[in-house]
Amino acid sequence: MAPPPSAKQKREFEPKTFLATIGEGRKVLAHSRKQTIFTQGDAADAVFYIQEGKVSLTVVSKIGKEATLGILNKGDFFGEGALAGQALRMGSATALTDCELLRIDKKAMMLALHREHTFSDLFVAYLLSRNIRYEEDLVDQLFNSSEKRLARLLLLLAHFGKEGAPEIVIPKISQETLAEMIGTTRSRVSFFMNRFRKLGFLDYGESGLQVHSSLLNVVLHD
Amino acid sequence: MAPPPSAKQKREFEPKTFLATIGEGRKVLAHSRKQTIFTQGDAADAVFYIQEGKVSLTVVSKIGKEATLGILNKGDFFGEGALAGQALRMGSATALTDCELLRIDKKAMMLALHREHTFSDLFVAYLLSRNIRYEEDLVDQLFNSSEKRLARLLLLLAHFGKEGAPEIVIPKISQETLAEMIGTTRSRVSFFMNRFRKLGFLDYGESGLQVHSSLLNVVLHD
DNA sequence: GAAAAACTGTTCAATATTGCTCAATCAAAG
DNA sequence: CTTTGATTGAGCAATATTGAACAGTTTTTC
Repeated sequence: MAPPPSAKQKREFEPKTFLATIGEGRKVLAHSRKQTIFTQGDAADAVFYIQEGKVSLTVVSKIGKEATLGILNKGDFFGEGALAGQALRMGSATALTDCELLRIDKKAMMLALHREHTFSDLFVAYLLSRNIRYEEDLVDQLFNSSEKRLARLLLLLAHFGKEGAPEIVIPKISQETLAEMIGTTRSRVSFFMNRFRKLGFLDYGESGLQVHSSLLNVVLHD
Repeated sequence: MAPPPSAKQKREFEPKTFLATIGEGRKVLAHSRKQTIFTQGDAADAVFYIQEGKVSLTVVSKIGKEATLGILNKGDFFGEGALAGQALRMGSATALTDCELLRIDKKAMMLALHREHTFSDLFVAYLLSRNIRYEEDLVDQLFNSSEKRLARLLLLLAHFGKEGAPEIVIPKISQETLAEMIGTTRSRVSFFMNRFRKLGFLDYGESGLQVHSSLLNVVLHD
């Protein structure tokens, strides 16, 4: 699932500052919806930064099952495995919307991290928030039933907590993808979604999925 | 589950170098087995570094279920959430063996990270490896059945891949804990363990659990 | 070394989940 | 506007998992 860095951290990731920080070795890329950025197994020699748009990270297992690890937004990095010495991409990255990415060569990134304090601080903050997010996801998996996981995911996708009013969930997201993100089957997702709908936690408005705050009860209860 | 940084990274985390890097604000602590280092809900104002011993990180859910997020070893950090602005501990840390920890005040850590290149590089490397580990754990949860997750966990605990010969798994680890780490019930663990044993993937030697490389088949096979 | 506490192997019935299949919609592309 | 492919709601049988119990062991603790 996508780690949305806290509002505070996000504000500090000013693309301008960021761009200034990196010297050469960077390149701005435009990707259109559905385009693949890298594929599991590719050589990993760069890190990416999302200036605009959404990107999804997926992995496919030996038996062909697919899992979605997260949906990343503006201000997120991805592909950092490369920095840790992973020679190959462990998953695939796909543009979920048209987007504008910054591609930073591994070498340039390492240099920048070593040289520029502020940039390094920024990156450490990002890694920490990412860590927290993964930890939460793991806890979610260890504790909760697939029904609760779905509820939590929907709330996260709806950027819950930002505004008071019910928000629109990402306009297009298939039940299949939702299932991949929480580690269950599509039929289960369909089943729960309808249950949520009948209970009034959810609406299938034409503009997309509307998540009501009452869905929180599913996550919080017990 | 515990992220064992790659051998390479671990070598670079020389406690000596490390200690020199941090100025004031650090303290060496001795904890004896079973002692609790911090508890879920405590104020989070420091980061810890394990100089010697093993530490387990756990979380308890609202309904009292317990999950074990990982078992950390010499050279690992924990409690880094504090650096990302978490005011409270999201989980508890307990000494699994007698251990020697370094407690670093949040402020001192931030300063050191900002000032000392090499230390910052080290920490970034650590965070990256930790990230990779969490990602793998998440993938494991999303893809695999509890049986495979158990097999993987046992192999990880046995430090598989380091030596050729079958290794001894951590001498004392209860099925209860194993269950908490993979998100299933103790009876399930007991059931699988015996199955593994009958199939010859495992031995209950007196010195502890012996994991055979053949256990890999469980993880790898389809 | 006795008593208490923790751990294990096994049950078993009640649920939950998977893996299909099929028909009905919906959406995009000609 | 019609065809094609993707998506969804349902249902169902085969498994898998939970949760709780119990007796037998081992380990701690005093």
